[in-house]
Amino acid sequence: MVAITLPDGSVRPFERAVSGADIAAAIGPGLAKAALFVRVDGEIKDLAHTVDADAKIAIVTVKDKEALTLIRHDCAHVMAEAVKELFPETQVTIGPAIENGFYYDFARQTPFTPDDLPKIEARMKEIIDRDEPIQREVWDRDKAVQFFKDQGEHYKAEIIAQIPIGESISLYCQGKFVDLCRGPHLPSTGKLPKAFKLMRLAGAYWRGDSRNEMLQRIYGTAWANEKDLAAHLTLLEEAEKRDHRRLGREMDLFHLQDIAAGAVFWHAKGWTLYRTVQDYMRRRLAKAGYDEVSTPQLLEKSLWEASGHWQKFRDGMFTTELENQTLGLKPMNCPGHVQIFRHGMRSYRDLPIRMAEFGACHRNEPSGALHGLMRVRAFTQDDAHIFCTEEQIGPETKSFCELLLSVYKDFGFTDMVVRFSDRPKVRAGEDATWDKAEALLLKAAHDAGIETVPNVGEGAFYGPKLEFVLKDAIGREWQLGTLQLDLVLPERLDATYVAEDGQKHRPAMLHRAILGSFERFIGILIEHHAGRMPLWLAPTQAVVATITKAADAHAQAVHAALGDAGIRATIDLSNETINYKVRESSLAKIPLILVVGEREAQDGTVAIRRLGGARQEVVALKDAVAKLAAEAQPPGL
RNA sequence: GCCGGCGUAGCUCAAUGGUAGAGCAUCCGCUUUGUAAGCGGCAGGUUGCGGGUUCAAGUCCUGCCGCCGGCACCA
Repeated sequence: MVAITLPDGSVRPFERAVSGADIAAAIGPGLAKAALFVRVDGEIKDLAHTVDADAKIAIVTVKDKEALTLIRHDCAHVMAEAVKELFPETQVTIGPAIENGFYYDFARQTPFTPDDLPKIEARMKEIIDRDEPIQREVWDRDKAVQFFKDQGEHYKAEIIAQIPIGESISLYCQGKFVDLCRGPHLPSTGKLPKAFKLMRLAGAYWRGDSRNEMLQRIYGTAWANEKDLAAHLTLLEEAEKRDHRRLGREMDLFHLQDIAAGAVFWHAKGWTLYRTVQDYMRRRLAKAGYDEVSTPQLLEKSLWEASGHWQKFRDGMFTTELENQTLGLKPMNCPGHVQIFRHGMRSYRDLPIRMAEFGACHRNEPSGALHGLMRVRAFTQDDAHIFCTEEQIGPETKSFCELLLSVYKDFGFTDMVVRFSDRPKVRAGEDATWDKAEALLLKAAHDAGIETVPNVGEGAFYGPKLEFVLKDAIGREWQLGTLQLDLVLPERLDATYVAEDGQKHRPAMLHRAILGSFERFIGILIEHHAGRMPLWLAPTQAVVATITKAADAHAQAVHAALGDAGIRATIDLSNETINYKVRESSLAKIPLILVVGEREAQDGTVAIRRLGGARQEVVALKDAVAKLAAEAQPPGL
């Protein structure tokens, strides 16, 4: 006798042990058909799983959120089956569900080509139509290893060999395809929705290690139904339209060129945007008690050796030789800042010292890592280092967090996740120091009203980190700001201050950035706003467009008045229709179009048309300028 | 760096191994226009760079460079 408790609280008795499928069938034929998995006391199992004791049961259908991940996993298996049918010489390895879909890594001599994807997709649909039962079997370890070896599946055999002794080895069979897998899986391939699409091919290292051989990965996206799939594909198109590389070209902001891979050519408009962001940051930092400094680009190797960068990041540094010396182009600003701190005696009365620099740094990023503005070799950080006493770590962290939140808000970002990265395996410093540092940082973040998610073992070797991850308008995540507590570098570079006791002490150092790099931040800004910048950031804030030549003089007066009020405006007196001019400036994503025709010239007014809006507002020139100048003011001024 | 794909006019894209084209933009005319493309015309190219195969290479082979998608990396 087995008592099954259903989600509504009702209890159904069964004579003997039952499977999830039996339970679904007992409830009703509709559910029996829709059933994909069964949840037994919170744990999701195959529908065929036998329940032989009293339990809380829920039948999982495609409507359940958890089902989607499992469906994606099944989709990976069906893909693997299709690949094995089409290309029998291929070895299978692993194929998990991931965000929005799945992938499967294959090993084979000849790589797949993009033409293979539609073929594989078609075969997958055949496999679904065949409705092959998917059956779980538990095998003896040695038998399983031998089986996969006999099949020529050496990767699978290797995976089994590494499963801890005592854990059961489960295999899933569908058609002729047998795969090692923990499961759970659908009862049959026919249950898999056909709402999937194979997206791309990629290389991927076996076990994620670049010393290993490279496998062929196929990525796919999979959803509960066609509608969700279509929505996802639309979202991808949307993301493509927002791509900062595309918008950067269309809006004439910047370009990248072979002759300087990984470095940005900022055009006038892009540089205006850059300077607007930088000027804003400069004001915010000054207000928050930071002192701006500037340190050299090229510094002797001995400094990088002392700081530890030479040992750890030498490959990532650009160097040059000069009269028997090796100089390194700075990859970071901190060692330079410590030199300023060390220059002369520091008293505890001077602390905290908040030293800021818009430091231009160079890092020799691997060629494959470069990506538009997001990953470059030459960039400028909104970097600062706070030298302080241990007691000041808490308050300094708190005020930094507050500054950061306020800055993000001004740029239109409100959705944020903060990761707390604690001690890594390889680290410097005593455990007691780490205990203290981690506790201080965590408490200070919480005092600033910030919730953190743990990011275990991901801290810097010298101290724990807060990482600020923003979500943009279409839900993508970007890591921007960081705060790192460092008790190591002051030691290595011998920074000291004289404390109340007259003795020399080591300051603590907080490495911190809000935007990260200007290049990357501007890339994110462009994508977040889809190029339609808030008025204060728009490189060109307004265009004055005439309808006829008769309005030229008035248009020039309007343009001049806007310029005097500090508004970045251009004027379009060209021999084109107003339709054309509106279209052009709209495509250029200029926030304001001031239309001037004979009527406006006569009345001394302007017609204000906002980007994307259909309505216009006719206002006296003087009022328009005052109103727009106020609107265009950067925040916090 | 590794795997795969790609590189043709400013942009988007054509061109069986056989004379490199189109649309948009630029420029020049005409049109003087009322809220997302008025009309016409001129011009625009060492097909990323270097080798090779061939009577003939944008196309095939090869070496670089760069870009794209991943992987690895990201102080």
